[in-house]
Order: sequence, then structure tokens, then C-alpha cells
Amino acid sequence: MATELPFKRGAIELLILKTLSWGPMHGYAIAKWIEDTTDDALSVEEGSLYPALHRLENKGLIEPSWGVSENNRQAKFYSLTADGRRALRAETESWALYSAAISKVVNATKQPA
Amino acid sequence: MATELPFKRGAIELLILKTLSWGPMHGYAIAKWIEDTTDDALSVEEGSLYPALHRLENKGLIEPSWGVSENNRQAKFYSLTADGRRALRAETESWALYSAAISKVVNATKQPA
DNA sequence: AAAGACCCCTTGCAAATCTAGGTATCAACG
DNA sequence: CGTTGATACCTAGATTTGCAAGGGGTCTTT
Repeated sequence: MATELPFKRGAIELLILKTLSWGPMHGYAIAKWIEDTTDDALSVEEGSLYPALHRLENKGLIEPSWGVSENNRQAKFYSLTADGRRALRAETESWALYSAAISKVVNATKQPA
Repeated sequence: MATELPFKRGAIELLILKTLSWGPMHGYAIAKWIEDTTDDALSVEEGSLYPALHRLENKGLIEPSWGVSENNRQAKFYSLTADGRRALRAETESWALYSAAISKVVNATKQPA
């Protein structure tokens, strides 16, 4: 009974890039891995997944190539491009700053000036 | 020169609720306080701020009343309602779960199964 | 033969942030 | 006294993006 946590802006793309940093993977497996890794706290809907993959491809951050999945089905394997690796670093850093900033407010204990 | 960190979905509302937990405050001051507290890592645009305030008001989470600001100007002071306090608790918890889940993926070091 | 998991996709809605404008008041400065 | 800058509020429109709800097809298991 996972608490359904809707994705915020841009989060899916970051997670996809991170997932692909392990090596080429197809969309369905990417979604599964994210769900597994977060103990189903986050669920990656296909209606969010595939558009996100296409956006990343259009931006030149990932590259597709057809292959055969571990279950013997046709599948599109995506791999990170050099730009994709750069974007992953940038967005990871950005996420760290962002979540730190939010936490700073949420955990504030002092009155405003 | 703060790194511009665009807000994700729903984040502004959480920060506004948190800010108002200190007591009634007007919109302009809320924005300033958030920017100060985060050392300008987050900047609260007025085009995001006021619609967010109106949304919160429509949901019954905050309540406005006109008064005079510390700079001797007419200002709309918002205060948390009981529902607003509940929402603050709920969204704080939700943010903690969400950011933990994202971090779990972003900081993962092991290969997927 | 049927069911269910696997794997891809698109359309269209809804929500929310930001850009770019606008109005008005007050204090301070030249 | 006129102008500038900070204060304080607002909205319209563009853009983005997550998601619900559909669709298609393949492979395995029962």
C-alpha cells in the first residue's frame, strides 16, 4: 500500500538519466527499476515515461537502439550520450541544492526577522 | 549570483504554509522571508506567489485580512486556518517521503538487479 | 484458448510556474 | 517638487509536464 507520491517537475527525467548511468536499458525496465529502488513509493506511469524518454531523446541526452529484451521481446534500449552524462551531473547537483533549500525552510525553527 | 532553481509542483504552497506557521504575514514579506531563509537559492516570483496565495485561500487553508505593513502600506495579511495547519503537517510529511525516494535513486550506487 | 505479463505508443486534460505586463502608495533624494 | 526606487498587489497568456485513458502487439503460462 504505497503512498502515491506524484512526480514534481523534471523529476522523471533526472531519474531516467540516473538509471541509464548503469548502462543501456529499455523503458519498461527503467520504470520497474525506479519503482523497485524506491520500494514503490514512486510509480512511473507509462503516460509519463514514454513522453519523457522522447523529450530526452530530442534533447540529445539519450540514444535509442532496438534490441531484444531479457524476456525475448523487441525493446528499445536507451543509452546516455555525452551530453546526457553532463546533464545528469548538472541535474543531480541542482536537485541537491533545491532539496537542501526546501528543507532549510521546512525545518526552520526560528521566527522571521 | 544565486543558481536559479525553478520551483517544482506544489513546493511554493508548502513553503507559504510553513512561513505562515510563524504568524500572519503579507505576501510580499512571505516571498522575502523564503528568499532570505534560502540565501536566495529560491526566488519567489510574484507571478507564482499571488496565484498560489489565491489557491490556498480558495482551499480554505489560509485567510486574508487587510492591514498596514511595517512600511506603512496597505497589505493583505494571511493567517493559517485549522485546515491549513493540517495541510502543513500532511505536506511536510509528504515532502519528506518524496525527497527521500528521489534521493534513494539519485544516490544509488548498486547496479539494478 | 485465455489470461496475464511484457513492451511500445499517443491524445488530451489539468495543474502550476513563470514572463511580462499593469496599478498604486510611500520615502528619499536632488 | 518631481522623480526614482522600494514596497505591495494583481492578471493574462505561454509553456511545461505529469497523468489518465485509451490503443497495439508479442510471448509465456495455464
